[in-house]
Amino acid sequence: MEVKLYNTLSRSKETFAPLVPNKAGMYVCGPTVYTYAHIGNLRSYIFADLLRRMLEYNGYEVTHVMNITDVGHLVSDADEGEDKLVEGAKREKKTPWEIAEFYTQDFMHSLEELNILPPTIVCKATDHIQEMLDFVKELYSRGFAYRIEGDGIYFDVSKLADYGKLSGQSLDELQAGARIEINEHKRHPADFALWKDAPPEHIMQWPSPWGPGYPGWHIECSTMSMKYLGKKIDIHTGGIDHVPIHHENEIAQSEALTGETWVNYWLHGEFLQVDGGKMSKSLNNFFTVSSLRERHFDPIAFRFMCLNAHYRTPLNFTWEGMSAAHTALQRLRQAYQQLPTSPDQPSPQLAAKFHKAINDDLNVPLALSYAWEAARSDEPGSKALLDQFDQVLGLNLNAAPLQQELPPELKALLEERNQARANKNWAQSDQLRDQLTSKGVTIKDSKDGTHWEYKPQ
RNA sequence: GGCGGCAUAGCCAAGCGGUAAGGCAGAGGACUGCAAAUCCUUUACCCCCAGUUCAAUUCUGGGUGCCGCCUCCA
Repeated sequence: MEVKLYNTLSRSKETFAPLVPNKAGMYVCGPTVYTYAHIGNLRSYIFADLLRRMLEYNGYEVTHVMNITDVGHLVSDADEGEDKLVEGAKREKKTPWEIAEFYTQDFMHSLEELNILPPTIVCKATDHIQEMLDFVKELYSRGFAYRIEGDGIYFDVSKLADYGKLSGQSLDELQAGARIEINEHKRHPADFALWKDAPPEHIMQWPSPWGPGYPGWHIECSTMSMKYLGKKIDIHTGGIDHVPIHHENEIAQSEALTGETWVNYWLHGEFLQVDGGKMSKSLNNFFTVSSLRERHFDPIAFRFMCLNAHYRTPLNFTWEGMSAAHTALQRLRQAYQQLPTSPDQPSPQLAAKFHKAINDDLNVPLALSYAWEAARSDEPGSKALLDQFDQVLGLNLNAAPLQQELPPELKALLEERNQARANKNWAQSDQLRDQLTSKGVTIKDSKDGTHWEYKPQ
């Protein structure tokens, strides 16, 4: 079945045609590891994970490459200012290397908690300095870049006729809309740094033909993508915010180097909003996987929430919505787990609908509705069908529900209530149940005894 | 100022020319000592105005509102 993907480059859905039959290479723009990854960042990686799983569901052998940016992100505009890693290091009184390592681990752990499959290759910018330098030297020697003394090597965007093709902005428009010029030495405001000179006190620096320095932000993606996936790649993903600057610049330098189209399909995920606006530390709405855990949510419930919306529409995060997702996930899992295991073949009709939905530019919300249909179906092969669906959804449908220990005092209350019930003292038993409910314990009496669910407030 | 996105039931959200998937919440019923859980049933004329069409939530034009990017950001 054909796979359709919305390509930012053409602003339309296109049928996916891989460079090599049955194989797909995808490069996922990874995080800059100077602070904790928040759930907005994570939405993007859930999207990339769904893409990868969908391709594998279609039988493609996927090479999934993700970078870790552990150097080179600059703080202020015009490629001036301090490296974010350096800034983080100063803040926490650690070396940039320690900062990067710490947050990389945290990030990888978050991916795991969200059931995001580990990329085939995870590559760090600092491990590819030589390759980046080679890349820059090549562009420089061929006249696509120029040096600003005492500053660095800049890419000359005017050397490319189609700069701006991804975001739909021409150089003229960029020029017209440019804010006050900071760096007067640049030939065009859109010119960007490939390599920066490092002042002596700069901790992360490497020798280069132009003296000690460090790489610009965009160069790592082009370099590592070409190293691991070749000069042309199938798919490149990232957040919608990367379209205008980062990806535009990646295209510029890459296509300048190879002289041909670099990426066939550009896919971008929309933002996660919080209470209708942007997530930021100052608004105190900066949430991480740990924040979810603190509120006793299964991180997969956040994944569920993301699956419920298409990756190209903004999704509004609220705790109310999180709660709804949590409830829905528990119910779906329970329904799945209560289905009988059967040797029968799954319903081909439903399987086909599901397949069609995910292949249609990842219409996962629709696919999810078919999962509900299967979960509530009497068809004999429904459980097997859901197993199949879960390869893409990644909701761990067979996960055991979180059984938490009941604190001793609540356990005692529960015992007391069971006594009261045995004595048919309904008034007392109901009163005890109210107490337990108010403490977050949900009581379920059944023929084979009393069950409970505990969710601390 | 430039570029882009979004507007569908109380909430989240698919669909995108032929009269609206799914989830959460709510209502009714079954079950229960009563509940909870579960199961069944049930809840929308799709921001406004104009146009195209036999037919528009779905296309075109114009509004209004919200969000994002143009400085690092998923």
